[in-house]
Amino acid sequence: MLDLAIHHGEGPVTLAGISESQGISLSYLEQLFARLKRHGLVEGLRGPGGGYRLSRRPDDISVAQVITAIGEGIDVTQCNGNENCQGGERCLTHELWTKLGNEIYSFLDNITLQSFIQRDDVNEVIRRQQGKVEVPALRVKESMA
Amino acid sequence: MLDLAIHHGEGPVTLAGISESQGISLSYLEQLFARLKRHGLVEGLRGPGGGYRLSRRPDDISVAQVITAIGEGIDVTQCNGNENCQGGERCLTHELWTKLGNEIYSFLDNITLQSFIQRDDVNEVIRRQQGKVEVPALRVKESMA
DNA sequence: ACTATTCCTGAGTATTTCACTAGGTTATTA
DNA sequence: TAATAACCTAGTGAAATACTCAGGAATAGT
Repeated sequence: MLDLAIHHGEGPVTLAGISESQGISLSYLEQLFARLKRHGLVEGLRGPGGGYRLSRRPDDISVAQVITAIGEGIDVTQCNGNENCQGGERCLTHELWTKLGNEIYSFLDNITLQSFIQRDDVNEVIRRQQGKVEVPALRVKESMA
Repeated sequence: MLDLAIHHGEGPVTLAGISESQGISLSYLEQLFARLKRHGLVEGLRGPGGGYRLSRRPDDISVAQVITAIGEGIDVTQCNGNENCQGGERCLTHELWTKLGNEIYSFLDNITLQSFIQRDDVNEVIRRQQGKVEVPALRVKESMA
């Protein structure tokens, strides 16, 4: 997603390119981007010259939204929020985990792709790797693709 | 741990009792409490009338400490904080996950067992459980029955 | 001393999730 | 038509989680 954010406005980015530069298998990328597309974060363009691009501007997509799309939701509770943790009823700590989940979401929701690639430590790596490789090789945690 | 906090100052609580009231298997509880003991959060008393009790006061034990003891540390990074996430170097998102981990710890560290059992929603569940399950405060001996 | 209770320990198991592989099909462009 | 690239479905290996099982060791009451 950071890769797409960097090339935002320059035309679609192919999964094959991301796969090669980042060492993530094409098939796995396809599965991840299928979820991202399902959640409306990216759109795919088929055929030669195609690829993926962000559906919205990089400053309108938060890390929380990416995580949510890929993980199909952030949930810290055992019962997936169904409150049937303990014999059909709420367990003692249900409210705690729910609040923690909200805290985590708020934290990650305040970080957009745009703000992320503008961070000093991130930008430094991007520039360094653009100097080495023709197609910028971003090395990102897989789940953030 | 909440069970122990509730009965703090009333003598040790048996794992068998917790097992029954919380629906957690005895063997599993024994493993969990072994870790809690290893981290100095509880102490065990063997023999009849024994059980576990908190090593410190309930307002001096945070949820973060319990989680840390049981999970052997909170870590959100792939590399367990070793910064070798990607080919021996820190991955781009390393700092993000580290900060998130700190956020989570801070949140959970501000909740003590004492403050937890005083919450309204928790108290409600406690009362409901005590209504359902008989709490073996003092068991009638067979010779007296 | 005997016995019931309770903690303590190690080894094994079932289930789930994660990251990934394999092998296709469909749409678009040159 | 042929190449390209998204799209789709199923399966796999490793690892973590949440247990079970089978004992052993300390302690209190009889």
